[in-house]
Amino acid sequence: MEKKLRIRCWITLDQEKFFGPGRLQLLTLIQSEGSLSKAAQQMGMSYKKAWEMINDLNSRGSQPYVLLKKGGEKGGGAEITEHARNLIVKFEKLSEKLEKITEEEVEILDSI
Amino acid sequence: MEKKLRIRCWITLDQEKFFGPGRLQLLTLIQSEGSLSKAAQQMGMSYKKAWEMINDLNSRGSQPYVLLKKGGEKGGGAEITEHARNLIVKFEKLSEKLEKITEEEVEILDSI
DNA sequence: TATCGATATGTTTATAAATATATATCGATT
DNA sequence: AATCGATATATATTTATAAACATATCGATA
Repeated sequence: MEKKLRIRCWITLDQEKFFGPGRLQLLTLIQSEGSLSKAAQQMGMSYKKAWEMINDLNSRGSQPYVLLKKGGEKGGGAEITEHARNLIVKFEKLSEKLEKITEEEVEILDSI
Repeated sequence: MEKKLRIRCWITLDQEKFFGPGRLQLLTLIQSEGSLSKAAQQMGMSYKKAWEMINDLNSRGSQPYVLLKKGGEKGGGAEITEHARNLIVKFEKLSEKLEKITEEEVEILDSI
């Protein structure tokens, strides 16, 4: 039987989830792939779902996170903005901090 | 527009959620009410759902968390065990620690 | 032994979330 | 203007989750 302590963080806008580990990974994959569809399939997620995530980020956020291009020589493409890169760094730092705490606090599992 | 950073913790057993804020609150209410049905209605949750939570805790955990009595002078009742009280204390401490971090890290919201 | 309030559990209905299917759009390149 | 790969979006279908409803069980007490 595998016991685990899990600590997660995310950001809400008006009570609704806006940014968390899933979107972080999606942004990172868009950065390395240069394509939303490729990023989606790497995550085993439908293109539609990925597109809706990005659309939500871009439309509810104060600034765009991803620039989507349709048509052109390769049919289209996607790239993340400086604003997105900044958030990625901050969010990863926080995640690491929480990962440390998770390790420090494992003893709570003895109470299960 | 209300931005919020949220940090939450829970415990999984074999990848499945086993204990978190909801069950913590349920145990606490059982403690103060002495009744599962009253605890459930205080949380605005169906008795059935609450019973299933407690049944899950008792059957998947190493020791019982709640003792349920049926029949008797008041028709029945519920009380939590020492094991449960111990977990409540530990989990609340951890939650408070995470609450502090949430406050310390609010600046990440500026990156949204 | 009939009552009462609380536990115990099955069945059904409604709602929401995830997934799948289909099609339209775009624009540099050929 | 035809092609291609990727974005854009609607609609349908399935699956999962939750809520509602119904009923059975228990045992001290009267």
